[in-house]
Amino acid sequence: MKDLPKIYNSKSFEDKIYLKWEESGFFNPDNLPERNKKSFTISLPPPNVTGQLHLGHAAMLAYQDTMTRYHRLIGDKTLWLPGMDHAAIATQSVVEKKLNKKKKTRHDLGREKFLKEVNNFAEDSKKTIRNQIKKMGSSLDWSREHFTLDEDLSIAVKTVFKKMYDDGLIYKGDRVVNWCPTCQSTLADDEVEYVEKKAPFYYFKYGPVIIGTARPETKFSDKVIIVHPKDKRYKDIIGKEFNVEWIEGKIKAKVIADIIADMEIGTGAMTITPAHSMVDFELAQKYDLKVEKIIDKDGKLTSAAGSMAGLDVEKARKKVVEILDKKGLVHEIDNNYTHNLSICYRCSTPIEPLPSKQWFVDVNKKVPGRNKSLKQLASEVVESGEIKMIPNRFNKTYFQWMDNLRDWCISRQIWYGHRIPVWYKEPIEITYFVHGTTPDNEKSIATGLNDVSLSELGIKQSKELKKTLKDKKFDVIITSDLKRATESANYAFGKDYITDKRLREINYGDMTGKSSKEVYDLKKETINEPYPNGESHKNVEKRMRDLIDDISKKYKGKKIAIIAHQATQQALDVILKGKTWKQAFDEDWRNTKAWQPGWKYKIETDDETYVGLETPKGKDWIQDEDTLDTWFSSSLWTFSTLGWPEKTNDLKTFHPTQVMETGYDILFFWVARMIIMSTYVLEEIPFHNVYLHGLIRDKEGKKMSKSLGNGIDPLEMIDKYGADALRLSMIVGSTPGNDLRLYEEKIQGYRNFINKLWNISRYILTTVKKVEQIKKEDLEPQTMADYWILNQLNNIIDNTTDNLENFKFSQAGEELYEFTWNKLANWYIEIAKIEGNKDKILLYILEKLLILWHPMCPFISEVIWEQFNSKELLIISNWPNKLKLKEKEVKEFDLIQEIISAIRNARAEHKANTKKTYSCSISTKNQKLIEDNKEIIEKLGKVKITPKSPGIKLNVNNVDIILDINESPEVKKNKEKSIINLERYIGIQENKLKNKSFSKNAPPDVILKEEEKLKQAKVELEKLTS
RNA sequence: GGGUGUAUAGCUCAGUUGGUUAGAGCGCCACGUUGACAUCGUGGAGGUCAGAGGUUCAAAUCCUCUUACACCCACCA
Repeated sequence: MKDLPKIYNSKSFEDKIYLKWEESGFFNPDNLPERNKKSFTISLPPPNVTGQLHLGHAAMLAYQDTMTRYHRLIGDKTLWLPGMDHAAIATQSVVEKKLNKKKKTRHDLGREKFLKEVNNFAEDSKKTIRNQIKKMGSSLDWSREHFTLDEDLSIAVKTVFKKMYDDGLIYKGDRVVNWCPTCQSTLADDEVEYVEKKAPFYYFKYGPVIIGTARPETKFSDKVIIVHPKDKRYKDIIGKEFNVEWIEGKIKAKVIADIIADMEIGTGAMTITPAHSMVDFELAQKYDLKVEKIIDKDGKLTSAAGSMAGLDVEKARKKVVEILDKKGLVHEIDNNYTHNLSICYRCSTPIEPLPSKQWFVDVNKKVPGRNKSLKQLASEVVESGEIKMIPNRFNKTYFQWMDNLRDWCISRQIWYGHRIPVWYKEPIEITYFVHGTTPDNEKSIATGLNDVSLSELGIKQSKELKKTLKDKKFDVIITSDLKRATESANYAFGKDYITDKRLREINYGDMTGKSSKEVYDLKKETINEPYPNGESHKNVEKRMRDLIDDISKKYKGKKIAIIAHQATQQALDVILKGKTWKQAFDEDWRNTKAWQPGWKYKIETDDETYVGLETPKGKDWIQDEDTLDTWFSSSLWTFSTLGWPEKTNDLKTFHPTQVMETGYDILFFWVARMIIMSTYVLEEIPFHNVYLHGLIRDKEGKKMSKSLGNGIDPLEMIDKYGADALRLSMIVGSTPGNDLRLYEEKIQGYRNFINKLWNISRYILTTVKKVEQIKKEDLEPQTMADYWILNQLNNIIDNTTDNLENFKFSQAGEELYEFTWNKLANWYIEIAKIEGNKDKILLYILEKLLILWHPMCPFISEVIWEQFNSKELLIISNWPNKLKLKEKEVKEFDLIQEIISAIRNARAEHKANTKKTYSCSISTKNQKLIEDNKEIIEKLGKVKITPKSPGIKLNVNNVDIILDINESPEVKKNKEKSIINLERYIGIQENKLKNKSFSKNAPPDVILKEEEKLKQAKVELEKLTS
């Protein structure tokens, strides 16, 4: 006799049991007893290290653990591999938010310190999550745990990047990104929020058409009109060029026909602004148009905006409209237009779409040697059925997405993540000095090519320059070959300089020697046209470009000093800083009265890049500042965690994995990318099956979230009801791909079941003479009920196996639940109390039942299992097999149950006294059957069987029952109702069977079945009416 | 605009390839229960399977359309 508490207290067992499992080492497949050669692997979708476990995680853990435990029980070499994801953007922004509270930004800390901070946070978060995962009972092999930012995964990431780069599948290109001028950072699409805002919508006259826009300030360099090729209104102007009066005077505009133009919207004609709209950018690439930035990173207008350069967006908009209005080009202003404004999720600043350099994975280019693109490779494996999606309908979604897939932008302007393994030669730094003062300068005469020496003042200035430059070192010093430059260089830097003719001052031609004022007045006119018999500023720009080209080839990563003249310095402003000549004149250093600021210029040397695993040798290399998209590293998850690129045993044994179980919401983000990467890198699929679960919602069907306050905390639920109950509440009643509503009462319900299971076990274990494991040879079933229940056990073994093999977890749970509570507890145990002497069968069933339940309810099953004092743990016991039984006895017992139910039913309906035992007669062809089960019927039906009894007549399956109770008037009504129903049904059946096309077309077994149904109904009707 | 799903009892959901007089759990109602379990037992009521058409001998199930809701993608000059 055992002594067990009445109520199962999950809290007092779960942690201990988990520890026992962990200590056994059986979560690690290397320690499992060898039974099958077959392996079974699931890679845990790594939770983000941003914080806490939520119900979605809990559900995913429940499904995966169910599969894992089942496969361990059937003897597979089973691995469930845990890990976590660094979730770059999400994690970084959590830490940044914390910093913001202290009024700091990441830039205040610097890259290194900030990363330290993030890493600390991630480590803490990992610990929390790990514990939470364990609370769910997850049988994960912790010895193989990985983090997407681990050193070995980093090697995998870099190796793949290099492979793709070498295969020409990764390239650097321009793309319009979401830029927040306040945060000074790009935003991912999901970081952009939308607000509806009323803003004026303008219609302008633009040459032959009228265009609409909400953003006039971006329209400076629009030179292309797009209309729909089928638009009759514009048929005549397609392909033509027009001189259009526009913001800064006349420009030439070309008309192009493209179906992208929507005839319905506005006037059906539009101009395009390549640099500030994603769509326009693509159009620009299609038609090879110039991409000119109008707005800079600070949200101000660039030099391309001419006179409005430097203004911020809002002001510029007003001004542009003003100008156009003055020119009579405003057609209409719609002040009631609601604009869908995109803003930054952090600071709510309107987002500026800006072009910038990003890294891309080319999904359409053929992979060398395979003659197929990444896209094609990834589509094929699903098309062929090599990868199976559950539910199947996601195939469609997958193909649709794949077909429309564009190149994958993999670079992110954040710090936390895998740094892009690309190195550039350091940029060339130019510090520019103008030569010291000459006598000409003092007289304010234009010197030009006249080769004059420095004045006293000039010499002094140069010597002073030397002092201020004491600490600075330059690799190369280049000067103009005119004396005033070389002399300055000599004083300031010594003799080690190179001269270059291209650095000479502009040739003023006939204006040489004239007063500076006269020359100044001519300046703007000499941008494109030369001074009389002299040179144009464009020409200076040309020779300077030439020089810069040479420098950038020769002096990569060097620091260079240039000593030359005024016009050449302005040319550098134009070439390297993107100024217009006009701006360069306006911002002349002479106007500021500053002497020798030492202008700084940078020449980027992108063309020389190195891609590899480590920093290349040599001093001048610097690594790309950007990091990789999180999904780049997680797309390698199934194999990078198994040791790839090494050809490890693990990789051979456990890859491809069997199942990828995850939410349908990340089918694209993650699942699709894993397929792309695995088929490309390993030339094999990452997994055979994709099981997609739905989202967990609250009772009203709303998404659970902290802000709504409708979230259920899984830990709290485990604390209150136990992990097993929580698991069941998410397994039963959920189907793949469909959302699941969860609420506390539901979990409570399954807690009740767990307690029921506990009490079934308690009853069996405390009433049997000896608790032991029973071999099937020793079973000795005797009565009909014994055969029946063992047969039911056979069925449930079959069905559970089938259900789990086919991912029908809900079904498995439901059927087992029914077997346990109804068949076993409510019928068989009650019968066992009557018939007695069933120790062996009860113990046998209990043992098998625990194994069957174990995948879904690991804790309680293991706790009860301990009572058997078995040498081995339940987690590695053997999945049960069916028994061989005599079929004959089994079916007849159903009839006994029906008789009992009919009696119970009649008692309840007629409101008979439940305490009283009534007399009852039962007559059937097989009277022996009744005799054999007399006691069961009497006790469970609370009747006394006599040969002849008065009372009401009942009938089940040709068995006549007369029960000695008084008929209640309500039942008469029910009876009438039943008669009407039956008559109607009989009518339907008869018509069906008479119908010739039915007998012609329906399969014979169906016809037989229908005939049988009709017969039954007729018999029943007869009993009711007699 | 393109796509995908969902709609079945008061609630939450099952319902394989068409062959049901349409199921479960919870809730509700009635009756009961001093020993495995009140976290229990027995029984019951409750449904035009969203609507309309069609295919078929036969439709909750297949097709078309409509309605409502949810989600994904694209776009918003």
